[in-house]
Amino acid sequence: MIDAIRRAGHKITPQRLAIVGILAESQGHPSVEDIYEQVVEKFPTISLATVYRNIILVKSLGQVLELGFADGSNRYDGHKPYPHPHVVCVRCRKIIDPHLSSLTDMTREVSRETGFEIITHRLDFFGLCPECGSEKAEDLGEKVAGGRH
Amino acid sequence: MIDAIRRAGHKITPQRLAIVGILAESQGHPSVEDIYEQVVEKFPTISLATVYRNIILVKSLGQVLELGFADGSNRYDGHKPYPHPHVVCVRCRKIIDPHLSSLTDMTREVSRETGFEIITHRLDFFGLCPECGSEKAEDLGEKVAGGRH
DNA sequence: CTCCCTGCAAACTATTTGCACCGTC
DNA sequence: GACGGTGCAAATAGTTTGCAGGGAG
Repeated sequence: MIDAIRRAGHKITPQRLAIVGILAESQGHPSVEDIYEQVVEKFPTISLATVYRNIILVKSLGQVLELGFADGSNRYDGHKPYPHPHVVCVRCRKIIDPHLSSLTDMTREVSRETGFEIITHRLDFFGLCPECGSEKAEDLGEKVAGGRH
Repeated sequence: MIDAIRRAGHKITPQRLAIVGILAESQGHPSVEDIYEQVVEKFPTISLATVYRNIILVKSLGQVLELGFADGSNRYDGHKPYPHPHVVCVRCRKIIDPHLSSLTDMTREVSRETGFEIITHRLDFFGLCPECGSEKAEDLGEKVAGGRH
């Protein structure tokens, strides 16, 4: 990832290094805030703008997958920066990657039926993870799958 | 849809009637702006706030499906207000509903593997529709599948 | 030594909210 | 007539941008 940045002619600053490091290594699909909070530990004066700018950079290099959700929250995956399904806990916001077959078949089916040239896709499942599922549930329904902001 | 609103104890105003009418009848997955522009024709003094408030209302009654996208845009479907796949043209933003089987199988598979209790899902394909695909393509890649704003 | 990058603050955009008046029931 | 709904304007939240100084190459 660092190489990709260097190859694209961008400088390697300590802040940038820290930010892309978190993106590249984390398994947990961090949010902008998550990243910011971790980086502030090392660089107390860093600004959110710098985090945003660097995310935009690696995103433009195809080194990270951005997952925008209906409620406006964004999560990032630098570990598998290509489209793949996600399973999201609507209670604790945990995100994991399920192993799924038959998605390419589905893409072909869609392409045949609609005449679209499919470029990418997005598949998310929303529900309760085992930990949250055993607790009592209330405010779940609403803002789950759909409209951002 | 009007009945659902009345049953929930809300009044039927002319503005409300116009807004939900557009949501219920349109096949085209309109945006807030689309709805506003149509309603302004009849009610020149209507405000965006009223459109938002009424969308929130019908959404809370489960009468409309909200599709939030990575770039922050929202689209609404009052025709099929339950989760279903969409195919989105990244050029002209047209949205259509493909007919797809095997999604329920997939949900079961995810549930079994992850231990999640799946509540809902979201499946979108992004690409070029037949009309846009025949033109030349440039600024497509970036903000396609992912992070809303 | 030259730019790119950073930090700060202000700008932006989409949505939400407070408030006074209005219209449905 | 009461109370929910509307229109307006201001508030909000998340992200982006302009600018001046600082550091990587």
